Amino acid sequence: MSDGPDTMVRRRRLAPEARREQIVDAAVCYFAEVGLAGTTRDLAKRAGITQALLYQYFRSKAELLDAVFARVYLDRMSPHWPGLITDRNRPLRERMLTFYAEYSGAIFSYEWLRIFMAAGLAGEALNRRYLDHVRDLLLAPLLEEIRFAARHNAQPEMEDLWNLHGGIIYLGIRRHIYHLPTPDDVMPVIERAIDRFLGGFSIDLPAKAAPRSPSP
Amino acid sequence: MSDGPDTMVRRRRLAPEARREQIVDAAVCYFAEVGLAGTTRDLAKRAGITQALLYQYFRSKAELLDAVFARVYLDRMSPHWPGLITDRNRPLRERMLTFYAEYSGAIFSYEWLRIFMAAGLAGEALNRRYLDHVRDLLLAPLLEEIRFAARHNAQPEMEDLWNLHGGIIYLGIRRHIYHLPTPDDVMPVIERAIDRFLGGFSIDLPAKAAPRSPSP
DNA sequence: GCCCTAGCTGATCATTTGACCAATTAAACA
DNA sequence: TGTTTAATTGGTCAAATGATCAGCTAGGGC
Repeated sequence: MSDGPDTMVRRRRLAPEARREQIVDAAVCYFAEVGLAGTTRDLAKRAGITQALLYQYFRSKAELLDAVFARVYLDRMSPHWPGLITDRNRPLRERMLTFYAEYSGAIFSYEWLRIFMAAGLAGEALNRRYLDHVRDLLLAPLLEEIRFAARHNAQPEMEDLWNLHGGIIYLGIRRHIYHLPTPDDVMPVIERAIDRFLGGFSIDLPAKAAPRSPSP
Repeated sequence: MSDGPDTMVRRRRLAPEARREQIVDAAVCYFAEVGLAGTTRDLAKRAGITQALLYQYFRSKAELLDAVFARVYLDRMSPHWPGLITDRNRPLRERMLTFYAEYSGAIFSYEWLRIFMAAGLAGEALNRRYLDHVRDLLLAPLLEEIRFAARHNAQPEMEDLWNLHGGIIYLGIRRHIYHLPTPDDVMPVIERAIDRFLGGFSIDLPAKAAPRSPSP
């Protein structure tokens, strides 16, 4: 910031921190596109540096990939989601809509979904840890909230919530893994899915979403 | 048939057809496990043959992978599904349950899901073609059926059906890609998902689908 | 303007990997 | 049983790839 922008562009030598950041940025983009089997040479070429320089900052390709995973997952899990989900001052439906709007906004990115899927195929432990977090910190509390709202009716199970979750995630998979056309705005689809879900457990919806038969 | 089983095991030289089959079988298993970047040498070792022999049957690794794709996709798409889906002599719910029981039974396999996902990440054209078939031959007719059944109520869109489909597929993804625990029998989960879906469009369900009583 | 630290590069090594071929040998056939 | 055919193999090549290191040089400090 103190340097002029041209200075930033022209200088070939960067401070270690900045260079490392730049490498990880390029690596995230590169490995998301070509897969985790991409080569260090191609990555270096794309980053505009020599392949040898990568090994100045990372001891091995595996360590570089660890940095990529960390970067991709970092800050994708907002710490305020658990609080949002359990805030009974707001209607449950509104909480779920807000949560999935933010959640899909956070992870429906080309880089995140592709690297996450590639890591899953590669058997990376990070995947399971991440999904354990999703289950324990997000879906489990959400299940409690839904059960409370439906306390006089049928009770959902965790598998039902995974089903809702998966249907939403599949939108991102279709878009970024399979490269299929998807709606620009995913929220209407998500909103209808949430309404069907809540309706399935006889949880009252706002007047606008009432194509269902009136219940006594 | 005419040869005893021990003869089959002992003989080192196989007829080209049998050898080719055996190679493709081993390749499906191998690439599903280690990813499409697996090496021909490791594959040969696992198949109990020399690496050179692979090139007697396939001109290149890419051609071998094509055979793997063909094998994996072959006969996974039952030709009777479109007829099943549009058979209005049977209740819609029953058709959907039957279809998804057979469909999940066909594709919820370690090999199929992992190779399909790896092919998607690799940008293989086969993926999009397969999913185009799913959309055109299965989901589009199914959408018509649901719209007909809900003709006096709110009408689903194709995206809603993709949502249902994705929620179901996600079960297989959790199991085989992420290696997370999932129910042994997926049908109860699928059945509830279908019931929520149909209920969301005010399509009558059988009496048995009445809400269960709260925690027994 | 000069120095000297350290960010960076070119060259190189050891393996790995896809692909090929001449030589070998199992097995069908007479 | 002997002959023939082709399925199979060991050996090898060229290119690709992860990793290393001595040396060059940009650029901040004096």
